[in-house]
Amino acid sequence: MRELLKNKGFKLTPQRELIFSIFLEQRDHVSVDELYDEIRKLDSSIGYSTVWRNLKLICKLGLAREINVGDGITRYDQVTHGPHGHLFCVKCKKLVEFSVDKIVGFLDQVAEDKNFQIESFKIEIQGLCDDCRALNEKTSV
Amino acid sequence: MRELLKNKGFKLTPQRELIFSIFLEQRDHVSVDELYDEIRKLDSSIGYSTVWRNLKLICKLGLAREINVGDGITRYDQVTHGPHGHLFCVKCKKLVEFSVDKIVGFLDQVAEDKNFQIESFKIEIQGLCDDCRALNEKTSV
DNA sequence: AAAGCAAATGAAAACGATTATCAATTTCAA
DNA sequence: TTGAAATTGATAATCGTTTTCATTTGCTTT
Ligand SMILES: [Mn+2]
Ligand SMILES: [Mn+2]
Ligand SMILES: [Zn+2]
Ligand SMILES: [Zn+2]
Repeated sequence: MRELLKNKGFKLTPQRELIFSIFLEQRDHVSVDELYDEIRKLDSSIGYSTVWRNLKLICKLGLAREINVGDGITRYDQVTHGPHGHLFCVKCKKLVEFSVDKIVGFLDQVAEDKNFQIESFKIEIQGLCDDCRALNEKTSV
Repeated sequence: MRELLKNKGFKLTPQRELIFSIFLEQRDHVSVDELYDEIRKLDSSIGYSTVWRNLKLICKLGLAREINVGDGITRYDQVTHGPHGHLFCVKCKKLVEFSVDKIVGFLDQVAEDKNFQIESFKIEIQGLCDDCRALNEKTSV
């Protein structure tokens, strides 16, 4: 990771190192605010802009992608594994991943038919997760 | 359409009639601003809030859905035909639709496996459209 | 080791789309 | 025709994102 930064000509600062490492060890899809809070626990002098800028950098380096589920909050999705879809719970905002291997072929074909050059996919299923669904049923009876 | 509004207890105003009819005759996915501009050509006294509120109402009535491709602008997608995907050109912001009939079965299955209650799908291919692609190739040579 | 320069930081302000507020107007049922 | 409730239009508030700028820092070159 230090290598990656040096190679591309970016400087290695303590803030950057901390932000990168904490982001990369997150399991879920964090927002700037969420990561900022995590970071502040370890170094309360780091500014919001710095966290924001480094998340952008992380994306530029191809280590993460922005995802936008329509609730106005940008989340950051680590690209550890290949392309995948998201189940997004509109109630608790939880994001669960699923494999899209079975449909990328279809999507490639669609793009090819329209002579469209693919940059990325966004496959989402919006609705209610297991937990929220159970809660809903209890309340509505 | 008058029926639909009356049935649900909404009042019929000249502004509302105009906004609904102009929106419904749009072919592409308009933003509030875009529809506002169209409307103003016909009645320059209509306020932005009114256009915005009526677009929300149109969605509430199930005639359209909000779509959010990540560029910070909410667009409104008529639900004339069933669920469909979008090819989104990151350069010219054009949205082209495509059928997703062949993959809804798969997505239903994914949701079922996770005990997830589907509200809607969002299937997007981001990249460069035919036109912008051609332009790009010209410039880069 | 010191200097010089470009990059990075942090605080604050700017931005921009969306949403809320409120007085005035209008619809519609009684 | 009358009155309650909804709608409108102007304006302000909101809120996440992005920019600005003075200061500090990392890193390369002497
Ligand atoms: Mn993910
Ligand atoms: Mn569409
Ligand atoms: Zn949930
Ligand atoms: Zn294009």
